Amino acid sequence: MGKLERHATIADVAALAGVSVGTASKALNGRGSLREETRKRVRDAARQLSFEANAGARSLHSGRTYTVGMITTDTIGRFSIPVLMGAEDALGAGEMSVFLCDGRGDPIREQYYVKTLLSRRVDGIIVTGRRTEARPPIGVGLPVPVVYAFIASADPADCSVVPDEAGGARKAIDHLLAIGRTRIAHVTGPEHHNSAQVRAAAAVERLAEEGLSLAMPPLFGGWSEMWGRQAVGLLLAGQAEFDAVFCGSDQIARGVCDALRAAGRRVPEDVALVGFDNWDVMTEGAQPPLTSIDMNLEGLGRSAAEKLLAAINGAPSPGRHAMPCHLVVRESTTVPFPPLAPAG
Amino acid sequence: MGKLERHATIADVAALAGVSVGTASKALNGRGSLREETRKRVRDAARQLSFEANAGARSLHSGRTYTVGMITTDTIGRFSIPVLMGAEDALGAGEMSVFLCDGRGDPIREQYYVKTLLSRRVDGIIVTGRRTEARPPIGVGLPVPVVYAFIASADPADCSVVPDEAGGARKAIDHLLAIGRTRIAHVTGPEHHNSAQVRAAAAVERLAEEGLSLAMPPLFGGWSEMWGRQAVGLLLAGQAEFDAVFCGSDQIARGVCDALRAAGRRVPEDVALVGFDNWDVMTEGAQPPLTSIDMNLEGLGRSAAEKLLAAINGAPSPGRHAMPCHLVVRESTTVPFPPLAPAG
DNA sequence: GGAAACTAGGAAAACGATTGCCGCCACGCT
DNA sequence: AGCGTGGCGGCAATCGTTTTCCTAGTTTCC
Repeated sequence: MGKLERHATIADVAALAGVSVGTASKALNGRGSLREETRKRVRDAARQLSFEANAGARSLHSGRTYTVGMITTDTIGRFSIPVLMGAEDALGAGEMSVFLCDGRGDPIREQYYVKTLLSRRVDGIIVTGRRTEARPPIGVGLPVPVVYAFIASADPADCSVVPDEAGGARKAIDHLLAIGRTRIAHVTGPEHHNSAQVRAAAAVERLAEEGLSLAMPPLFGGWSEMWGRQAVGLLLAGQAEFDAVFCGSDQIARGVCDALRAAGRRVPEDVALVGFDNWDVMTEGAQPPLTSIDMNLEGLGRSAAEKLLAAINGAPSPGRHAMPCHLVVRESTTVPFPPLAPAG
Repeated sequence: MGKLERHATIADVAALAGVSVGTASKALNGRGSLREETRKRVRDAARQLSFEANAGARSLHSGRTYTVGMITTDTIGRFSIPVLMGAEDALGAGEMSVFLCDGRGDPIREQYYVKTLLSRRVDGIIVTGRRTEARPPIGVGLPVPVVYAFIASADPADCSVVPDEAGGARKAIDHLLAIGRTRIAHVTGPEHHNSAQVRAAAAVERLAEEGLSLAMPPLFGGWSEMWGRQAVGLLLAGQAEFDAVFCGSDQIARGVCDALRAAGRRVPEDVALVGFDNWDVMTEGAQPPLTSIDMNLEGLGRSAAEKLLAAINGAPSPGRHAMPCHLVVRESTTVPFPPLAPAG
């Protein structure tokens, strides 16, 4: 086993075992009728040569490559990673390998990658990435199934797996109501961003169901800590009282948290705080740690991969599939020593 | 171009163009001697059928797959991503596709992936990921070149591309010295982590060159903000004065920053702060924004990919290659309105 | 006008693996 | 002794492309 040996072919194995290539193939794949002794001889030869069947040659027959492509539309980021990992996980279990393509939001690059993937005869394609809204389909009439994960395709007939952001926002409000907060403010990302819109609308709607409304209109800005800090200035300058802030992201929440503390408001005693994304770096780094909404991106990636596998096997699931988000409670909404309930 | 068409083969193209497959191949690849009119006819037929040559079949011939495998040893994380992107970038330019494999630090999974990649006849393999120290080689006598990126192989003969962390630490100290700080503390990650060791040792060494030493022995802990905050408690409790803290990571630096401010020390006036990693989320989120050491991971990934391409083309670069880090200056080491130098 | 020199394109052999079909051999049965 | 049968394995086609070799037809030049 020296350095840089040539790959052994099945012909080498057959020769070493003293059989024909056909027989060698059958022996290794458990096909045909062969004596156990023959099979063993072939297997030993294969091991001795560290033979690994050439997947390309094999797929020439089967028509399957056991390979899928994954295209990230924007640059690989904090949101794509978990999706990507979940998908890689689910596909790996199905013995499939993943081609990674970084589209960088450039349609030219993207089309180039689609071509490349098709020429490599991938069995399917997963498209992921973050965008302000649904994206145009990556192609029409493609010869392989496509699943959009995290980001949705603009064509409602395409299979898209997305988080139920509205549901997540409702859970955030539910939680704040459950701990007795009713004067809730909302600080979130840019107004033109679909996520900001959807989450804000869902929060307003959920409050309306209880006959309530936001303490003041939603504050749209950026997704950053900086904006969270600035927003606190606006909140405090306004005349409205508030006992909770629901934030569109954990970064915003952390900014809000820091600024509130700097302004002498205690979290969560005076103001409870809920973020969005459940990004550990932010939720754990904040003081106190932040309650947040988790979109379960890894599960989403896994689910997208499973749908893709199903589609490859002839059972597509067209349409948009919303996956539930869930609430993760931390100290930003739980008073350290809650007052005891009055004895019944 | 209906939904889910079959892939066209070169035989289809040849038939449509009224030539033999051999001729079609030549026409599409610019080989042989053909009339321009014939080439055009074939190209048109190919376009009409959206023909893309089957890469698997093609590589059967050429022996090359124009594909490389990328294995992350630990889970895909904040450090692997930029490396991965840089590599993907450099390889994409060379028309190569990337197989992504998430090893999760599990040697079994890793070996499984190596086998899979070899059976797919990748032209080379890049190994990346974070570890506390150098990792055992992924295999010996593999039939394809391997390059280790960010993490080094324990075998010094293997090609490893790593950041020059010691150099980075020296630059951090240089900078602090340049702004006149001499009583420097060092807060960093776990003592058993190679990066923590190397950076601390380099800092000590650089100070020694100026006849100085750390204000107190390095404080080893975790890589988290929490540890940064705790460490400030230790720093303040100690009897030693300090006017700067060099931190082993940006997260630690941020924790230190927050705790110092809470304790009434001004950054950078009373204490200057330098982090490590130049992770925008931390450096920009902190108040004030943090000066930090950038390991240029994307460049590192790119460089690793280039070395791999060279190795594939028969020009390997064995050994360990250290890539320079650089300093990024922000407000945590620059007084907003620096005193004017006395007029010459 | 005939041979040499091109030119354009076809036929077929690879590449590596799988698989259906077929042949050969050793039995067993009549 | 002859035939049928079943167990083992070999042969060859096949997948899609590339590439080498070769042939038929057209020039060119003497």
